[in-house]
Amino acid sequence: MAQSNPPFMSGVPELLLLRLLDQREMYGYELVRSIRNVTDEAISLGEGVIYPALHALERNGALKSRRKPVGGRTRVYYGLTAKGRKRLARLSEDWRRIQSGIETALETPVNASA
Amino acid sequence: MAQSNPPFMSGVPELLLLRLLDQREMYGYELVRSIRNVTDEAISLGEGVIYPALHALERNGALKSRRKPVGGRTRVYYGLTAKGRKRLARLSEDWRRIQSGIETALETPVNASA
DNA sequence: TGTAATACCTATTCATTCAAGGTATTGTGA
DNA sequence: TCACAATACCTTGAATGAATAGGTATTACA
Repeated sequence: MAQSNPPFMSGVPELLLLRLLDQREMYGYELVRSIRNVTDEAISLGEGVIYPALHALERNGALKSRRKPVGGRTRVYYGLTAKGRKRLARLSEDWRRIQSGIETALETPVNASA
Repeated sequence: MAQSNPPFMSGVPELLLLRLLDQREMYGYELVRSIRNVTDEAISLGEGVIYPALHALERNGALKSRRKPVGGRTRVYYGLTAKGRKRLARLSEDWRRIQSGIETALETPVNASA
């Protein structure tokens, strides 16, 4: 069963990819492992999520890729474009808005009457 | 255009509804306004999101409803069931996990080398 | 020699958010 | 009293995009 639209995950792969690639060039397989690390194991995204996401981001101009042979194997490295940086800024802002909205809601005192 | 899967919104309507209804019974139209308030205007959900979400939650046993005539008009009030409370606990936990994962990722120092 | 790890990829599923509509009643103010 | 806003419920249709489950090929290693 393809558990789609899993709670709270929409937009997350894109945000994390852009964020990581804003720091340095990386390749897909590396990003998969990296996401587990930088989120302290809280978020784990499979290759079936990462590769399509990378392709979509490149297609719409947020990323540029270059193939780089490393030890007989070929890696595809991705880096941010100016558009990608803008997109990252926008997404970060969106995230913070939602995040603080939910935090406010969850922190509302539970029934002072009880 | 049905701007679907907007960044970071998956699961959010469900979480907010359960959270609000955990405090007191409310009806749909009231919840729409309430969500804007408790999220400090950060999140606004239309009736086209709220009503289907309420129906789905009731269908799967997280909510129970009762019709209550108020001034000639009929309101449908919703309240949490035990299952709904369990669901809320689970969703809150999920949220906190994702939230802290992303926070960790976003806070990672930007390229100490630069 | 065979299995794990690396490294890339695609097809399909499907849940759900959203915009845009619709109905009917009550309140209001001109 | 006429019209319009607000209240209160609802459904349809479209689009998205994350996840699962596959697949290929190479290198490392035991």
